[in-house]
Amino acid sequence: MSPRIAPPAPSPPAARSTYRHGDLRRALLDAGIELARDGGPDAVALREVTRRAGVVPNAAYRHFASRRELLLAVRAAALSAAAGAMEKELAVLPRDQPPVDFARAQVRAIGTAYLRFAQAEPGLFRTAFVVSSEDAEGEVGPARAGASGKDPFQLLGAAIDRLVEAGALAPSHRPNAEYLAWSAVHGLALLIIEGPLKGMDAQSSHALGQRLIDMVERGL
Amino acid sequence: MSPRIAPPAPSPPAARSTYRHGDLRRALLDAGIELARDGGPDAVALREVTRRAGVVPNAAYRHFASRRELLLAVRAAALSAAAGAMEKELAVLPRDQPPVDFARAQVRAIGTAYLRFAQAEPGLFRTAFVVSSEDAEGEVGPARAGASGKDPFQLLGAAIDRLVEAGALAPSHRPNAEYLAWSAVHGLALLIIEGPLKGMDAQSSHALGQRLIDMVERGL
DNA sequence: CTAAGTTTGTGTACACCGTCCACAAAGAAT
DNA sequence: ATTCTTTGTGGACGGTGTACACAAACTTAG
Repeated sequence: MSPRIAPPAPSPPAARSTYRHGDLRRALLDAGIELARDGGPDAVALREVTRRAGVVPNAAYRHFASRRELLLAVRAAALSAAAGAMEKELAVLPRDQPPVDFARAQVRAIGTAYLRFAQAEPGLFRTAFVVSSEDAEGEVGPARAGASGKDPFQLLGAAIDRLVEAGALAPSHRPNAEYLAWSAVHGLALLIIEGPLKGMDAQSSHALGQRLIDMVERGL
Repeated sequence: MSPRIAPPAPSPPAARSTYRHGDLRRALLDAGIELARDGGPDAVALREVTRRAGVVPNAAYRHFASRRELLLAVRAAALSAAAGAMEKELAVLPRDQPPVDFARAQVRAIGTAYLRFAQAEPGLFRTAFVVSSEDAEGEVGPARAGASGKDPFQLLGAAIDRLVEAGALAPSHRPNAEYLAWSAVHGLALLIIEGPLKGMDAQSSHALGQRLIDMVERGL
């Protein structure tokens, strides 16, 4: 198998003195997040995370039933990071504006944060949102949420709800609207981080992103 | 490694009598396409295709420099299949309508075909369009095109050009418009085949697809 | 405070994968 | 008929995930 990214991790993790590790699950998870950060989901190798934690491969099975479960945990962390980025972008929005404008600005902020996150952390982004294969899903717990307790998709849903409340979107158009919005923004994110738009500079991609969000706003 | 899909291929491929195979490259490619069809890009394993061709693993290296090259060839075939599906959908369009309507119908047909192809052949779809990792690209030759000589992305671009010619899209909105349209349709395709909309029945997903295309048409 | 029990890390082993190397069989060219 | 080139074979190496038996350390009962 050709190694995806990770060079063999030249840092011997300071062989621990105790037989027990202390918090191995956390250490494995952190290593997994690190691998996902620069290499995406495929780079999260069970053996590599144990190596980085200074432990024998099978030790991982005391904390994760399989590689898949480890990956789901890493994914939850990545989702949480994405949710945090969105919440941060929402928090800086000026609140002294008409409700319609405010609601629209919130939706825009979420889309913008999504695209920014994809570019700033492509590995985590892909881990969070490119479910890729198998059903994934897994636990719906708060592990994948941000400070508000909502995961990225719920944040988008709530923002679109506010769009309806503010009168900026007809209630008849509400059902499944979040899927339409998500489709557009997610597709562009992929185009930019691993598609034909890969090399695009941040400024152009931001402009294109705003155009895309315009399209969604007009067309929803 | 947990096998992705393929059970060990219970068909011994009728051990050939001749030392030479005849057309091994074709046989490997066909096996690769088959694997991609039910299992996506990750299921295209070099050893498995050689097994199916009744040949030793290393034989593949006489025809493909690496697994990656084999996968790119499979991908080209998948792109070609997608292009064919689009051309087929374009061919049945009624031509006795105003140019504006006709141009719009062409864009809609391409989007619809894209979504249909994703649902009908999710494995090939993912192989063709989920570049996933590494730069891919590879050769731009006619291997990935349909009968018209255009690959899926070129078909979309041409359709949007006709939109401008017919006056249905302001020339100032033309640049990069295909990326916006592609983003939306591609995002929805992913949502349907491997995202939260996975179980959705064909009727609902078609309706949602048409709504998405409405959105693009209005918002472009 | 010792003895039993449970948790957690270790060692060994297997099947899969991609890829490199040396070699042999068959066809093509001289 | 001899040489050259193409194409398939055999064996090996390092990578992966994972199953099983075992040992070390912490936890709890008596």
